[in-house]
Amino acid sequence: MRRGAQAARRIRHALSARRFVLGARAMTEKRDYKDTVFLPKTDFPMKAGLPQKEPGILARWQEINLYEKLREARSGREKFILHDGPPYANGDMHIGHALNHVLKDMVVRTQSLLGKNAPYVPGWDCHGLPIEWKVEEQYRKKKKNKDEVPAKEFRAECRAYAQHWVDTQREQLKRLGINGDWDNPYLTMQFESEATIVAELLKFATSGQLYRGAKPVMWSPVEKTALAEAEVEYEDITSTQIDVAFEITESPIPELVGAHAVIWTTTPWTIPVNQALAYGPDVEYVLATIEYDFTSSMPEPADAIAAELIAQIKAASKGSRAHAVIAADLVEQFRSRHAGYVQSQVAARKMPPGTSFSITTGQIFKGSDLAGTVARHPMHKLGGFYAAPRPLLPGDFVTTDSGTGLVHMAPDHGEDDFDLCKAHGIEPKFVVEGDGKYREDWLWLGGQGSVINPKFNAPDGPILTDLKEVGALLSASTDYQHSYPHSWRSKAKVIFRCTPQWFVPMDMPNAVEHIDNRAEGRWENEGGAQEPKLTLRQAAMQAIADTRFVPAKGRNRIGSMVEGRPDWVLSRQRAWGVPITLFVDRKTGQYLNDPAVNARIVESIRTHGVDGWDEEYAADILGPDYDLDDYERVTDILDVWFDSGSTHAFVLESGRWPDLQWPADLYLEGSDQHRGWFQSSLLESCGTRGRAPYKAVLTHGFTMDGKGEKMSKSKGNTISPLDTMRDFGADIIRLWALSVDYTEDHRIGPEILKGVADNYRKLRNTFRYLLGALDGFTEAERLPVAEMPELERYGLSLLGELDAKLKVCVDDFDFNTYTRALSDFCNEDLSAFFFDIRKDSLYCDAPTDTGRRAYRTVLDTLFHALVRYAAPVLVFTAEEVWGTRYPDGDSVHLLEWPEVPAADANNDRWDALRALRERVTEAIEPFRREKTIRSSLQAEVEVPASAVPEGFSDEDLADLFITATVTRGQGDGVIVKPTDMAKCGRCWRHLPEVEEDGDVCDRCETVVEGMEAA
RNA sequence: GGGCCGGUAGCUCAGGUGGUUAGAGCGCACGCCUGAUAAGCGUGAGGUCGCAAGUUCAACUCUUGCUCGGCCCA
Repeated sequence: MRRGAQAARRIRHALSARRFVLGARAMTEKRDYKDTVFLPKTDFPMKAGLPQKEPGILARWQEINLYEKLREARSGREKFILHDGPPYANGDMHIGHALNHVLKDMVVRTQSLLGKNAPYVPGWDCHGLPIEWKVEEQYRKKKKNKDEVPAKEFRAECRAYAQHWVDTQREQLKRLGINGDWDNPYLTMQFESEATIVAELLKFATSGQLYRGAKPVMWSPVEKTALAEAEVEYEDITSTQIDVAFEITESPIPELVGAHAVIWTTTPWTIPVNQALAYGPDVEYVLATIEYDFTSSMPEPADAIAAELIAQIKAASKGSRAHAVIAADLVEQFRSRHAGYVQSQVAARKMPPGTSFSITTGQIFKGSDLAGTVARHPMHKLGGFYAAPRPLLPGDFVTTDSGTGLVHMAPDHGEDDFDLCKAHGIEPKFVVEGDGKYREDWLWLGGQGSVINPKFNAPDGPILTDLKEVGALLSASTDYQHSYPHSWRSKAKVIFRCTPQWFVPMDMPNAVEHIDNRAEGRWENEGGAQEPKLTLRQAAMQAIADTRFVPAKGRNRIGSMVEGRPDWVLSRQRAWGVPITLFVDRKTGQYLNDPAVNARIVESIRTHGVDGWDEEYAADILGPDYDLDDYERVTDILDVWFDSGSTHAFVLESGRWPDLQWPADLYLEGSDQHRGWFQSSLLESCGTRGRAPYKAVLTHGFTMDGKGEKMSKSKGNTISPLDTMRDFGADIIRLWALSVDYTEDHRIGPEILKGVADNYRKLRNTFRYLLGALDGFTEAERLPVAEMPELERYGLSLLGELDAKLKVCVDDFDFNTYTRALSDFCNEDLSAFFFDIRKDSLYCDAPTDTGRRAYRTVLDTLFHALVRYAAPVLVFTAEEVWGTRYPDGDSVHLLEWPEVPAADANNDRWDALRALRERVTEAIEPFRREKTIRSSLQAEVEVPASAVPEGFSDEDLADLFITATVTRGQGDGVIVKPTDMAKCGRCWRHLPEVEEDGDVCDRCETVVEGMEAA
């Protein structure tokens, strides 16, 4: 494969006159041939200076309107729709946003590179509590009271606040190089969006998939409002703890009748709302006997009369025993609490001095044996609510960590309580009002409270006084320390309190028919076999089965969540959000379901935004057929998850972005969205359309610090993408995001970024070399593949392999393999092998030499392929590379996936050759160590003939190994010796025809002559 | 506390259904080159495969427990 002139070169020329002159000159001053060597030439700088350069490139994209240009270029093509999940419009972009958007951008750009029309419409989530908070915070600074601000005005300020962060984040994401429809994003607070969200809600209403129920929520009696989990902080407090006896009236275990179930609680105020007791089915319980002795400290009788008296007292106290049911493991704890209580009663002179008691344990039984047991409330004598039986119910949440192993249930005031009671048909009673007082009409303690007042719950407070009086109080002490939720704002204690809420039922068989995600049109094909209507849960589970999950474990995750989730609570008692636009009939409690009214509702929202549901419009919306006085206008707003769950409707389906279509090909978010957006979108869409709004779901893990730990401001281990862009450039963050395994949690830190930067430099230098080596390349120089030396064809074949690999990576969204394959190719196949070997040809062969032309043709092919492969990753650098070669050309990002010419090469043969090459470099190494050989060009090498793949000549091998000569021997080893041949002054090869005084070889002589003639 | 996920060289990652001395690239060290030069080439040193038991002739690969970390929930 070496040039045909090879052999001829080995024949020494007779000295030409010219050669004589050269030689003579060399005798005195060696000629420097550097200016006759074709070194790479380019303006493309080695140092990137990305932070300075990127903004300019960004400005150019804006100027040429790259996004629109790309839409035009791909119009009519097959579509790929990535639907953007809306980040919350609050705060600066953080590293999680950066990763997420880089992944999205990579997907969109690679799909576009494949020729598809892949639009990207970014969006923001704009309603909700955190924004309300911030606006309230601003109020507080200005000493303004939120309650005095008209709702409309308050919402306007929330809107302005959200818009500010939308604008901020938009600029930050643009800076990251994310290509999208930035001038026309979707916002959940756009009137169009709000109208569609309401329309979607009304679809649920129309199909009957809404009901009003109750649920315990965190409630602040001080602020008289429900709180979200995030508005609550936990603080250590000391509470009253009490043990209360509930007398058992019925039980399958006869011994238990008449005994007392003992419960323990730290919220005495919930006892008046008690409706049941809970036991742990697997907990071991014991029937204990508590026996009192009031006489132990009685004085010795002084006379017969005293003796008689004492005998009477003893007789009277004989029956002072009680039977109690307690978890076996907790008897001792109970004993000590009770002892403390008895002591305090004695001290208070409520019990005789010296009163003592003993507890003996009797029959042991399992919790599950308690099924069917019924107790009664200590205040049962009050009748009414208190006369009803209190069943013992099995609760998995019951533990023996503390208390008595029996838990009193107030469904109004605890989630476990609520769920367990609901499962047994026991409904909350709404006894505690918003201000923390019991209802006026309540039988026991009506109108009293507030329930969070420690005095109210104290041993001498009204509740415990009454319990004591009926003999139900077994202990009370004000010494229980625990952490308890407080309002973040008022710092006051909060309570769990049931309030009416709107729900979407998961298990009502009323959802629309399920549509298979994978095979649209299946219905027609299967001959009209109508499947039964499914529940929302069933439809969602089927949709999950129909969806592609990347990575596959996502299916499990969301599946188990949907399988077990409770009904969807839609309502929030808040101001900044989309209203639940229902009119409820005051008589029947049913919400109005009139298409004409619904249409007017949607229209009002479209015109006025969320203000369109305000009271002032109600009568007009309701219209002449109804009397507003007959209806309650619901004032709750929607869970923001319903907003984002509806984005598919107002973004993909609305027609506002003609390039989009429903359903999306892909949703791509962090793994926390299994509970969030993936699920809300799934439920919303299954409830209204019978299938998921996506065909595939891709999830990524979270970004940790360099040690694998969560980032937090307090730990000071956060990495800001804004800082990183400023210091390193957006391309570095992008390369980082696409180098890590996003399917798991992954890391970022100074060391990792340094590694990424190293990797970047290698890619950049590869492009720099290509640009330099291709200096002056024209179409005329191009050589057909068939005429190329085998090494060039092998190079193309390697490129073909890379190409195929990258395509698989794109299909699999496997970007870490993508960037690695790209880097490895540049390092191993190009820099250390192909480029190194062909350095001689590029530098020293004549420009017209076919071998050099072949090489440069391949370099050109490599350039066009690599710049495209790199473009979705290093969006700025690829543009810089492209612009350097084609200053007047269009953007690199308009290009499509490269055509890689088919090149046949027997790669097994080449693998063997490269293995032998490694053995050769290894064998030369000792000589380099002892400085006998410096450059490998000084080595004469003998290799085992058997190790040489067929078809390579000795000259080929010398070229490939970059040595002076290669010969074959019969031995097993590689033998190296320094060459005696002189070094060509131009190409530095050691060749037999070169004179000792350092003149040039025949090839170089011809080339130089050619140059000087020109 | 519960559900799910993960822990392979300094870094980023490979290691079908268990089978010889656990791999790659980068980084690092050393050397070469000084005509890709804050670049290029070569060689080399780095790992108790989170820990501990167990199953097996054999475990990074299977089981259990623990530990560390993460997400979601309580």
